[in-house]
Amino acid sequence: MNVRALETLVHLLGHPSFSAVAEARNMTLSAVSMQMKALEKELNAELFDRQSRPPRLTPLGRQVALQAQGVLAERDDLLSLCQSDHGLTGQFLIGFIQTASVRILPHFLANARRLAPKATFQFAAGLSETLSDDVAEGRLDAAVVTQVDQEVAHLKFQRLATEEMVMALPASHADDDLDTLSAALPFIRFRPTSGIGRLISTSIAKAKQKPDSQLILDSIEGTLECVKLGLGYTVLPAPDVVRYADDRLVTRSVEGTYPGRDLVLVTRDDKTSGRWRDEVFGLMQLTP
Amino acid sequence: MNVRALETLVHLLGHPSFSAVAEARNMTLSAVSMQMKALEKELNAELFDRQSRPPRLTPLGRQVALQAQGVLAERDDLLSLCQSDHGLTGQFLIGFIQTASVRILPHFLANARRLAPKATFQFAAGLSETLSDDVAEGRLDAAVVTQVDQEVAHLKFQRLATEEMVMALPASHADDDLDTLSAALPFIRFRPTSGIGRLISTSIAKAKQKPDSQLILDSIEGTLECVKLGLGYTVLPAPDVVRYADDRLVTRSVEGTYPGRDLVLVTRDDKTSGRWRDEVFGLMQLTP
DNA sequence: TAACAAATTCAGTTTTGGTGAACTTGATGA
DNA sequence: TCATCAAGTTCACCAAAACTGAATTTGTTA
Repeated sequence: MNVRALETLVHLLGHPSFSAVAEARNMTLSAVSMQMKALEKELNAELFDRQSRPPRLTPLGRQVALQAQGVLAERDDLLSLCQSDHGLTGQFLIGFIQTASVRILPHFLANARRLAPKATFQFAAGLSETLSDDVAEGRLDAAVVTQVDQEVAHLKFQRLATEEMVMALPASHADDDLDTLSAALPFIRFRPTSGIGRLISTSIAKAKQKPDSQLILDSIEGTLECVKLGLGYTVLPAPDVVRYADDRLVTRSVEGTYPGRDLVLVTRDDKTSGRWRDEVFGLMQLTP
Repeated sequence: MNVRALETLVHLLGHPSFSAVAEARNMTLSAVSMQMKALEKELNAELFDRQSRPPRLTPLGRQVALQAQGVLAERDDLLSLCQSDHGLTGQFLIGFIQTASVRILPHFLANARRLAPKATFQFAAGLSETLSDDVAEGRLDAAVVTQVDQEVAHLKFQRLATEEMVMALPASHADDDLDTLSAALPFIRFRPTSGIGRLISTSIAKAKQKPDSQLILDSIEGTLECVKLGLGYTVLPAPDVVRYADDRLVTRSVEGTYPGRDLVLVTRDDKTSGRWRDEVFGLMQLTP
């Protein structure tokens, strides 16, 4: 299907004769005639009544011309996608870990609607490692994760926000010092296969604490529920603790002992990502 | 803009590599590569990240591919227009005289919706002569008019319906015979430039009546309003009289004196019209 | 019916799109 | 890190398509 022939056909809706269209389009009359003939043959349809001179569009030809306008309109939309005049353009596949999908995604959507109206987005949820892998292997363009390692080949990390870590313990043990607490209750660890879990376990190693007993759970809400029931204590990012907090639970600062948790934007470190990385990073800011 | 290149691009949304697409589309790998390269050049856009192997769609490339699907969908719609499987296809420009737009057009629309869903229509209103000219000169495909002349070059007439003519006179003159009536009141003629008007005037000539005085009006409703006010009497198609009748007006049969008025479908008498004429004629029937 | 304007046909030329071989380049694994 | 491999790119070349201009045909108009 030749788009130039469709353009010619559409012109015939507005011009009275093949020759008029030929002039308007800077072609010879014979080229117009041949284009239309080829189109009729390809479609196996009579688009013109050739018993009259100039040839007249048949009702079918008219409808085909109308539909051709639709094709050309879509084509023009396609072309205008590539006129990089209004900021970010493209379909971006972006992953968010749970926390980020609450803290960052809403802002991102609002910013994008305003500042990147021609871009579209598709979001994925997952754990930090999975999402980083997805970015590294091209299944995602970018992801917001917790810092995985200081350097990963061909990936670039940009810090978006830091979440303070905080200890959550049962209200009944609010006055215990750390030794008493760890003697009385097990430490509940968030599942170490996720980014946040691994961070905590290395921190504990650094602090040289050896809790006598440990529980390992794989959900933040579940972990805090155990704390509320007096089954143990834990350390989690402050926003997560606050979200699920009630009066059966108290918090205690662990500043100095535990580093904050960084939310970072991961992208591939290649030339093409460079074209949009900073713009996407900007849209992730709470106040861009 | 090459449609085949767009098809290739769309295939790349579902296949992992150029070579996979090449195989799926029965082309060589180098052809795929060159198509994509040409497309990037034409759009002046980076659709692929060529630093990775296989080349990966960029976010922009992905969006362009999505938009390309839109182009192809419109293209497919165009192709399907020409698969003449579901009856009448095309955009038809059809004229109706006033009476016909009331008596025939509603049925036509209902029939067309049911029997010719792929056809579209655009309607024009006018007088019989104008509409016939429009058909003859290709501005309309067909028209429903009153019989203009028995034969007009290159036009074909098909009778759709006959409207009986009837005399309308003021109720106050209900018992007058024709001589008394014509002595007492002027004959009111519908404007002779329209088909119906001319028909009446020739009939009068044939009947060798010479009304002493005449009024000439150009609207049916206006003509009947004058009759209702006792200003004269007239002869009009029965359906029109019935539509505007009230108790100030009585009717009298003129069968034998005036021939009925035929509503006919006018089309050009050429080969292409022949393809759809009978179908359109069928849709005009009250019970097709 | 002649004359004209416009569409079609046709031979020749340019442009485009494609192939296959040779070459280059990321990715993979020892 | 290096060798190997699979996959993409480039290039020379060929075939098909699209266009031009001249010759021809054909409705339309005077």
